[in-house]
Amino acid sequence: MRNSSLHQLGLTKPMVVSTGAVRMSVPIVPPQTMKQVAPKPLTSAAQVVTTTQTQQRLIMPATPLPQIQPNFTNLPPGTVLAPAPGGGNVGYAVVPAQYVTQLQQSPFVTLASSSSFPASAGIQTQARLPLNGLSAAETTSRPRKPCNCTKSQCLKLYCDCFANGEFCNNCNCNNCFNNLEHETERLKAIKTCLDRNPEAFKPKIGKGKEGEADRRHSKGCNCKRSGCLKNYCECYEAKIMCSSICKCIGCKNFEESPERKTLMHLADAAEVRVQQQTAAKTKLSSQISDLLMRTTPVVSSGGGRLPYTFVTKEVLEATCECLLEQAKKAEQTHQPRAEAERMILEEFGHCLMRIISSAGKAKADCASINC
DNA sequence: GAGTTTGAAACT
DNA sequence: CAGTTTCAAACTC
Repeated sequence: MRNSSLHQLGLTKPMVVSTGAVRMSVPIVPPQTMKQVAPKPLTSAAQVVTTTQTQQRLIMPATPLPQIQPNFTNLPPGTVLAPAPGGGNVGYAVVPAQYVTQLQQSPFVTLASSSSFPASAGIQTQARLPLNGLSAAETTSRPRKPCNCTKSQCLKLYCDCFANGEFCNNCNCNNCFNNLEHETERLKAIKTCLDRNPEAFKPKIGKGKEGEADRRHSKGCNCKRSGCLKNYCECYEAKIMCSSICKCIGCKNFEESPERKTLMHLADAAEVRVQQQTAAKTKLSSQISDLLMRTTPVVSSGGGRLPYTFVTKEVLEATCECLLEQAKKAEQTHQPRAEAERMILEEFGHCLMRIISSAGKAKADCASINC
């Protein structure tokens, strides 16, 4: 649609930063956040390689390092030494591979032009923005539930984040030390755990040699009261059956268990219901989109309904841009999410009113000249 | 949402 | 290494 037509509808295309099909804004990271999510990059000789598992791992340069490196053994696979926060060549942070990936997938970035981090370092230089309220990490890899630790400072294996070799991020924990700001304490805690159990950070569920059938808990469970049919049981939670190494009492989590089969059937039925609901929503959404995208007039004359010709692709685009502009405004003024949603919905209402009003006028004009 | 149950982790 | 305590998640009401 021409701009004049847009003005006729009262829809002025706002200025929206656009990069191809995806519009994005880039949050500026406050210094304290920067400190946590973006460690000083490795030297220029450092490389970032992408493995077949889509995980990026940092490979330290082969050149001699100026510092004495800590000598920890039995660190999780893929552990690397990254420069410690605080600047300068003062030490290293031991970063299991999972932490490295998490650092790289942080939803916040700094603009390369304003950052002291060279883009070649491969860390925190790509814009990763929240999608539908989820961070990039949450949308591109397995979602992890936020922890709620209150007493462990997230530095014991009670904390799922720590146990999984991840920093706490968007968690509900109190007095959390599982971040780069408390690198010293975290390092000490990792060492303590590894002293106690050298395999503390290795996955508990071993990958079987011949597919899922051989997956089993590395230590086995010790359940006594749950029958191994509740999520208290680590085997059941991992959707695997208990094995001979388990020390559970009254186990019902085995192949032929009728209780287990009943639970499986119930779970399957629930899953089917969810899928059906999702399909119904998708279908409805598709029908709405189809309706809005129709370009042929429904009524040519005399009808009571408004012509769909006003809801053209261009009008839709302009409407979307108005909504995006409102979202941007809300973000820039640091509005809470609820207020942002209200602003966007209000703008949507205004857009609809303008479209309806213009369509009504056009219809009246059309009738007056018998078109 | 508060209280209870559970079993892994931590401690003795 | 066994028994006890602590802890956070799962679960129930």
